Amino acid sequence: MTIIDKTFDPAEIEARLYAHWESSGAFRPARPDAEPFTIVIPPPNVTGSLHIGHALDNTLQDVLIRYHRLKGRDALWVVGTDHAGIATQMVVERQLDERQDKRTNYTREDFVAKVWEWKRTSGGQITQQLRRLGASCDWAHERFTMDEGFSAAVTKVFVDLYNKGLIYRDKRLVNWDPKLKTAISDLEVETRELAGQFWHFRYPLADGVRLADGRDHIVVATTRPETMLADMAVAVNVADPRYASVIGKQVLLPVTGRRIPIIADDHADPELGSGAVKITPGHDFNDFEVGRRAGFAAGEMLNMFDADANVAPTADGLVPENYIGMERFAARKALVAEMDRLGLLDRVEDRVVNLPYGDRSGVVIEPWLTDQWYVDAKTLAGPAIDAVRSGATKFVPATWEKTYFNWMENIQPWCVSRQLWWGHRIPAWYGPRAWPAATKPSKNWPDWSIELPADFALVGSTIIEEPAFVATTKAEAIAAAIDYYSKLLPDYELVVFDSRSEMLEQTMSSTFDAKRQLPIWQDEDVLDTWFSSALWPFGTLGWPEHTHELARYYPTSVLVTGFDIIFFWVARMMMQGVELTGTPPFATVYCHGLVRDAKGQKMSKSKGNSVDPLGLIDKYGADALRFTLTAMESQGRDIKLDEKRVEGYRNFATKLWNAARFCQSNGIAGSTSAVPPAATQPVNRWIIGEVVQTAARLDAAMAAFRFDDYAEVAYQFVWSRFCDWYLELTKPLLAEGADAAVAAETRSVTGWALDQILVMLHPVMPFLTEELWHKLGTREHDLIVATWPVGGSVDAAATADIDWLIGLITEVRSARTEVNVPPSARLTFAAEGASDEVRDRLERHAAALARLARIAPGAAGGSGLQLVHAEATYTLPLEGIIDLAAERARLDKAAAAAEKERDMLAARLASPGFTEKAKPEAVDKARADRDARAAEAERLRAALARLG
RNA sequence: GGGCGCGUAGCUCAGCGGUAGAGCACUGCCUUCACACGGCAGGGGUCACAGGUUCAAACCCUGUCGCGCCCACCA
Repeated sequence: MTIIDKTFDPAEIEARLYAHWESSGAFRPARPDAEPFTIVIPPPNVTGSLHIGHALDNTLQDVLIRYHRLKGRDALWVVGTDHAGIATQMVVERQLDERQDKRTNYTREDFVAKVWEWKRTSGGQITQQLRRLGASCDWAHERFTMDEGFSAAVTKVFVDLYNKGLIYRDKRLVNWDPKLKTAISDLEVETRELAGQFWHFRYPLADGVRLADGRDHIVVATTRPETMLADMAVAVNVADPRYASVIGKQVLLPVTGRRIPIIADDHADPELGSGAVKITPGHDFNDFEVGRRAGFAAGEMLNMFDADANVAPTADGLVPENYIGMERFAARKALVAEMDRLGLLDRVEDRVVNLPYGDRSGVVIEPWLTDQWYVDAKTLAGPAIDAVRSGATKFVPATWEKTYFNWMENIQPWCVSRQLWWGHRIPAWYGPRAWPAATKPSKNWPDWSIELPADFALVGSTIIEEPAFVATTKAEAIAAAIDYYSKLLPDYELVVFDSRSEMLEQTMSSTFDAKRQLPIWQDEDVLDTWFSSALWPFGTLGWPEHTHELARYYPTSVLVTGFDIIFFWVARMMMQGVELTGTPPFATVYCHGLVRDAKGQKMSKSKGNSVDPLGLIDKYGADALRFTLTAMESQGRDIKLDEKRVEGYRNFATKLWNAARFCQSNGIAGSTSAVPPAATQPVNRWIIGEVVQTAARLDAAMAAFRFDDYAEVAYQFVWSRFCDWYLELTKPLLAEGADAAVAAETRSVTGWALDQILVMLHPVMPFLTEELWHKLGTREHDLIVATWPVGGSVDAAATADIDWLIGLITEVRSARTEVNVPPSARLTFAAEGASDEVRDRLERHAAALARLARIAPGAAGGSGLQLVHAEATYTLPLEGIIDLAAERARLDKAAAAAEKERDMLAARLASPGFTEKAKPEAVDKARADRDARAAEAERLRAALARLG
């Protein structure tokens, strides 16, 4: 117990207390017998730094964790960071770029080592910043999505899902990011609306065929002229009379000269454009489907781009030399120009087009035909939908359930492979394809392949697909490969390479004898970061091992996250959690909104309107920032953050600090018991009841995840009840010469109430409250690990007593101000029509009335201020001081207000339906209110009459 | 094209069936012995608009207008 400084210095307190909490193990007190309460943090990117959205997300989590810890629960907040595949690789590549160096100058192994080195020296700064916010995470068991155990879990999941048929390899169109040179998932593509053009081309009909109207060409329109180099058909609707006669005929594709069929497909809408549409199965998602229906296998579809989206030769070899290597938008211009020159550009139309952009790279995404790994999300979604539908997992606010259902019910296969180096490498190894000697492979047969003996019977004439060996370890994969190939080719010896390129390189040199050795090589791709994040709630607790932690803390209690990653992350955790553990990972998913700037704009670095939470902490203290975010978090709404609010809650912190300082200077110390002290004084009995009610409101707010209510209730209690009334009302009881027993009781009740405030406020303002906790007493333990001790009960008589007193004081103050009585003037009063109870109260609260209303009992008579309160009329003689006109106006205004209310209530009571149909309580209340207003009006009119 | 949400005091937002609330801002007064990052007292709202349900509507229903977000293959 030490003296509370005159000024409150958050910075010093925060650093000291956080270090103390962390080193003392307070973030995870041992409570083996308590009920667990678990939250897993949405793991921030290891490259990340704390932005205001993190501050909100983690403040809310910390409020929940600290609240439940105070409630005695075994609270665990699991923490860690995400390896963030693309983001992290980009950071390190950018560093290389600054030195005119690049990733491909290194081997994969060396580059990955560089990333680990970056992580060791520069990564995870956000974990320090979370500490500054006050986050009470279990740092002692911090995890990383690429740490050994977690990586093992990721690999196991991949293998298990593969073995169940829930992961498969497929050749189809993916969203290809030509800048990052990797596939990305649907979710990582954002559609932007831009002004663009719509080019109408004439495709000449082949073989002298004509349309019904005699034209010798079909007009097709496109927003992507360059893809015509890979066109494979023109589609028309079977019901379209203009084109019925040419279905099955061919057009001569301009520029490349390829002959392509005119096919019938419902995709072609007679109402749109010319009704005919060019089909480029290798470069358009719709066309891919049309192509499939038309009988093109994925392997046959023409591809005219390389990985950089520059024009590449197509398999038919028909792309003119001058286009090869041309950048895609340059190729567009060149093709339009060439079509124009050929007289085949029908017209150009301006129109708004929707373009897909990579959310990280910011470049236009290219649909591109590649082999990728897919998760069968559709199958996984079913049970994950059921988990929410059954109520096993609840979304708060519930409106997000609709969003969740809508997405899950229309979920598409999830592409999980990424062409990156940093991440969890896909545990698949491939071996060469093989074909029987009788079958000649096509000239484009791209891969390593082996000719089987002519008499090889097992495979008949079928070409064997490139086999994949999916296994948790390389040794297992090798074993599987040996097993597979030894049946086909008993004389061969297996050689393992880390990558296909390494294998091919070796093949070029003479060291590798392809005749007698069989290579297998590991898949070079890594998994989508979200694939591993999806395992976070159980992977961090030791899964797949059956650990004590997993049994005790899983499923977790609450997930707190932004609605913007419901699809990316929440849905995928639900799917993986249910599939792999049989249990949905959360009881509740709390979704908060986005933090916007004071004008409601989304914050972003590029706009320069982002608020730095660390700057706010420096300026106002972490507690003030936390309180602001908590108070502004109302369900289903984004937060417009205004620094003025932070300032306001800093003032609140100062207010509490000063209140505690005042208490200390009056000999008030922390209580030694959780139970409220015995109290005889109404004001003390009253504040005990107020604490009890406040605690109940806070519990209700927390149970309903109403963070704003929690903050609001605590704020109002501390400032408007405790400081403004209780401390003021008890000052006379503590003054020199006051009754010693009463003073002692008041000190002990005040100390108890202040303790309750510290406890109630601690989840939101941990630093300030912990500091005061120790300043006010010698404690057995820190506040952070205290247990919420609300005892006591509400005393109705004391409540009525103090409510009456507060009402009277307010009434007097108001009247005094209105008639311009100087604040310093001490007045006497005489009560008329007061009950015995009121006379008793006036006597008992004389000191408070003298201090707060500046009135004392005196003789009646003379003109003066008159006021009506609780059925009594008070006369305060003001001979010579009173402004009679002002007093008259005041009384008249008050009387008129009372009469208006009285009449309104009377009218309602007189209306036919009300007394019969309304709830009896409502009727009774209306009657009582009407009578009270009527009596008040009468007294005020009487007072007015007396004034003359 | 679907879906969701929002329009309440100058600003930011609670309230979601019984006579409009908070914080900030604003006005007046106060060097009252915790706090001017304070105290006391105030002013300020036909709850977007129009219908409907109800004894009673900011609150429920329908529509209109305005704003925002998400999803979707019109070439």
